[in-house]
Amino acid sequence: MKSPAELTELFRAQGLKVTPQRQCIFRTLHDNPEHPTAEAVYASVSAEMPTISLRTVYQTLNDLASMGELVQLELGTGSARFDPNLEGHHHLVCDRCGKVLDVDVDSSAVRVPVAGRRGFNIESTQIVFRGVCAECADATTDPSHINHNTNPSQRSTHA
Amino acid sequence: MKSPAELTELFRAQGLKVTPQRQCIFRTLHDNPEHPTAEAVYASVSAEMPTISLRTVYQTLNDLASMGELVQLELGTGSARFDPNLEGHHHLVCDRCGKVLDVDVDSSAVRVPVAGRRGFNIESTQIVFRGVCAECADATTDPSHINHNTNPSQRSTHA
DNA sequence: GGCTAGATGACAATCGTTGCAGATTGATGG
DNA sequence: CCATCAATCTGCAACGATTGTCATCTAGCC
Repeated sequence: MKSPAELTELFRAQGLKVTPQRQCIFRTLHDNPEHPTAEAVYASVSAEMPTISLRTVYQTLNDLASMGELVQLELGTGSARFDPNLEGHHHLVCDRCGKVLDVDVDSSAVRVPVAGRRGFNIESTQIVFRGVCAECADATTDPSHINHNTNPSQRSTHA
Repeated sequence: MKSPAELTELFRAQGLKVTPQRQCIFRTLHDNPEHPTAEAVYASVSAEMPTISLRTVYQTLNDLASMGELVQLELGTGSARFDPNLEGHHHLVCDRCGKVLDVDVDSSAVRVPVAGRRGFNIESTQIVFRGVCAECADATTDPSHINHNTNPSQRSTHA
């Protein structure tokens, strides 16, 4: 993801204003590029700006996403995650704790034969590997660490 | 997916009861194995059993999913979809109308090198191809058909 | 036919997210 | 530096999807 300074320029170039709230969000995303949820970003930013509203965080994240500076991921973990990593990559998702890790995989290996596309114009390919992360596997007998991770509320949904 | 008769046996074997409502849902799923949402199943079933509640549909779909007779998909299209197709396959998702199509792709081609797994135990691999379906592409100048498809409410989320 | 665990249906509640409205403020030109 | 105005902020209400609750009902078994 671009630096806070670059994002500032980009926003101005689009006629969008750069408020302290937004700068704080830019910095937060730049410092922990870990697939945060909107709620997680809100928590980080709140530490610095206690009066910021969750609404503003959503607004800014959506702005960034629609400018393509962020990718919104819906991984069936209950809430959307925002990925500042724009390089082609894919994800490992823990079905127990909801943790998401980036993984490099050559997705060019998967191709849909034209016959199978039925007119579809494919624009992107996303691969999700699901399973159990190391911590959750270790904790099979001691599940105390669960929910200390990135995402507590976890549906058993597969996306 | 298994036949209604087989599902009936399975449910009984698990100590679950087979009510007319459930049989109706079994039949519905068997007849239109098209990634329906819970709402869509509810609509179909309601035609035959006007008094059934949406709660019952969710309950039964969840039961089926946890028995592995159905796969719950979260594709960022607003609501969960239930896939009766248990064969290894992947999906094409239209970013405009939310339509979901099955596609055969050999996912064995994508492998995460052990070094990249960081202890993750990968249990399944899901590939989502996003783009624009034939109908939506045709309708670029005449978007009137949009929302006549499987999923009207569509977030621009990518999963 | 009667029993009982399990299911149903009506309704409220939850969660993540967005719409709204009025007060506030960044960016621009003087 | 100041005025102007559109864009933004916050707090709250509303929304859609899904699940909890609970009193009533019923499938499966004797």
